Amino acid sequence: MQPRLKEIAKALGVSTATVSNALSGKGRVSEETRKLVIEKIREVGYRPGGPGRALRTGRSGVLGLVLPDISNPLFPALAQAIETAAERAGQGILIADSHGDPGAQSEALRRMVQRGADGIIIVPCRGTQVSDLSLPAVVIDSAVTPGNCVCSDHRQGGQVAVEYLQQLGHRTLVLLGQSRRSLVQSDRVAGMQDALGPGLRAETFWLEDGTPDLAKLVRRGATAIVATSDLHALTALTRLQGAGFSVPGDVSVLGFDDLSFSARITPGLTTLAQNMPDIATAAVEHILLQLENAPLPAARLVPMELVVRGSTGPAPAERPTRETRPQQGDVTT
Amino acid sequence: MQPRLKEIAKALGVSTATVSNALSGKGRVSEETRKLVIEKIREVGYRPGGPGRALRTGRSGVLGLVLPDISNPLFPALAQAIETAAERAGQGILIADSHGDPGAQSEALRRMVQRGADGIIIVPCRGTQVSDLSLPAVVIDSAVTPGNCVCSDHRQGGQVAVEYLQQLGHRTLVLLGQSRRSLVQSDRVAGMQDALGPGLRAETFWLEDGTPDLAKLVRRGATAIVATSDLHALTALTRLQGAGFSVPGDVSVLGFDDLSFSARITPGLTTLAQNMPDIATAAVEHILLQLENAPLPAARLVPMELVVRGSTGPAPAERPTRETRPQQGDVTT
DNA sequence: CTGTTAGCGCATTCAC
DNA sequence: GTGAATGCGCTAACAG
Repeated sequence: MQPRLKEIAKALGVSTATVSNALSGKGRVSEETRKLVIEKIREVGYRPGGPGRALRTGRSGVLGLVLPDISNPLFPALAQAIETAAERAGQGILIADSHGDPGAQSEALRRMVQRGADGIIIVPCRGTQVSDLSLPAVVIDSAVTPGNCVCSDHRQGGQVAVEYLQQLGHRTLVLLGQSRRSLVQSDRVAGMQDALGPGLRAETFWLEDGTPDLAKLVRRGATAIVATSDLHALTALTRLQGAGFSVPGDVSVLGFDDLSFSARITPGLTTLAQNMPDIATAAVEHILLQLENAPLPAARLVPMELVVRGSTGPAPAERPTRETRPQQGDVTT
Repeated sequence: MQPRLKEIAKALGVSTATVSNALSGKGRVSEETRKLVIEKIREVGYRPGGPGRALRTGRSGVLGLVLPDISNPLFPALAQAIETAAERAGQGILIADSHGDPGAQSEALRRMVQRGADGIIIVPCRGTQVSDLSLPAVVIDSAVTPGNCVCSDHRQGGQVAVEYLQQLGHRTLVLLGQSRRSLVQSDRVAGMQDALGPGLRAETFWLEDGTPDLAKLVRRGATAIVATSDLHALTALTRLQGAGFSVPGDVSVLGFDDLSFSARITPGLTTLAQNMPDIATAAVEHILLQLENAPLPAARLVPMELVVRGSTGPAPAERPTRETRPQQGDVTT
């Protein structure tokens, strides 16, 4: 059995209130008794119990983290960063998975409230509007989400990606997204398109429509593939390598999010990484400020960072793209 | 403000206990008042609050999940499975990251206790013995861990891997591990070595000692690489492909854990997958049984499952391995 | 059979 | 400077 406040008090012949005061430093306690209390606390290894404190103060010291899909490979970095930031602030993290389902998401939010979470960090399902819940909340998503929001500047990330490729001399790009409905992905693609200067052409494909024949696109003159996720960049890279292309000799490949494997493949995947520690810190801080009714900073946009590895290089010297262009028709593999 | 029992009771002119009884069905309540209560509950959307209940019953409905490294790519599948299993049992999940540090791990465990977790699921740091804490616990690790343990049968997984390659006609294997100190990895390697029959040779490398020159090993006659993690298998695969080898034409590659990317590369990575749903279900069930003081099942070993994809195939027809063997000495890259 | 009182552990009044 | 009383929300044990 864990020692409780009452035991400490009895052992010292004082009241529970005195012990509580000695620990919190709120009520006035003589230096002498305080020392006695501190020592006893250490001796028996007392730690104030959560439920009692939560009931009394209305704060549980726990934050809810609601995600659309824990198994998403981007999650580990985010969860770790948030756990670390929360821990630093003395808060625990209660996780829930909405499985991409808006109904499950609402239910998860309700459970968080019920469990006594002090606030909620939510990465919403696609197309979901987080309606006002009765708790401080912060959304990690795309900047177009209204309200309290902390997120990467996906658009700027897209711009940086394209500018970088342009500097390397690339003139014909292939942009690869998964789903138009993903705010994050469409932001990234929009950023890329923003950065298309004169002389820079890009063709955009959404994998939800079907898989483009990358080998053919490269043969026709594309010299770089930009995918909105390292996962798709990896698929592209291994497929192109398997088809006999050299990366980055024949074609450069660039991804997003710096997933766990991106540094470990050959060649390493150049990518735009999210600054998870910054995002997590901002998100946690945002919740804590709300709890204190402090003035809130505006929605925060965290810049993405280019991580250059081996999968990108200078555009290949002018190759004979003209003569190979009028080849056979589309054969989607 | 969330409605509390007191409000319901006052609105109905009964005591809070009656409302509680009506909801739990424990104490006997007249059918009539029960109906009234149920209706009111629905009307105001009441849900019993966690902290109060936790204080009274001593159960918080929350399980702690302590991991050595959340950013490990194996984590998403495990966390998702555990969250799902816990949710099904009406339990929430509080996560903590020990960052591979035994001290941080003990601290994380203490915090879980303090926060009122009902039990703890722990994936321990390497070389850590989980000393008796004051809570029901279950360890997910290697089978050699004494005490309450649920885990994959890593040894059997290793055996299956090698047997499968043997059936494909492979005779010379390269076994790739990261660290000898990892119980999981050494179990897997041990299983592989168990399965080495006559006529089957295998050389084992630990990456902590340095990176072997896989290309050279293949040139000398190895026809299959087995890595104890898909992450290393991926590294091997892309490196070999980059060096001009065909996978699986020249060399087969096999990994463990079926990580997120394994199905998405070309060729798909053949792997031994952990049955996360089974592990998670068993772990959660194990904790709940402990809470009810029910008889505990013995430590449970969950079989691993071979997932065949494109990275493995029949051993190449006899190639001239002899003449290349007496080459220059080992040059570890 | 029904409904009420008591108290879980803690922090906070307010007397002393 | 210290301690007894109070109540946070809930339910197990008890009285009606």
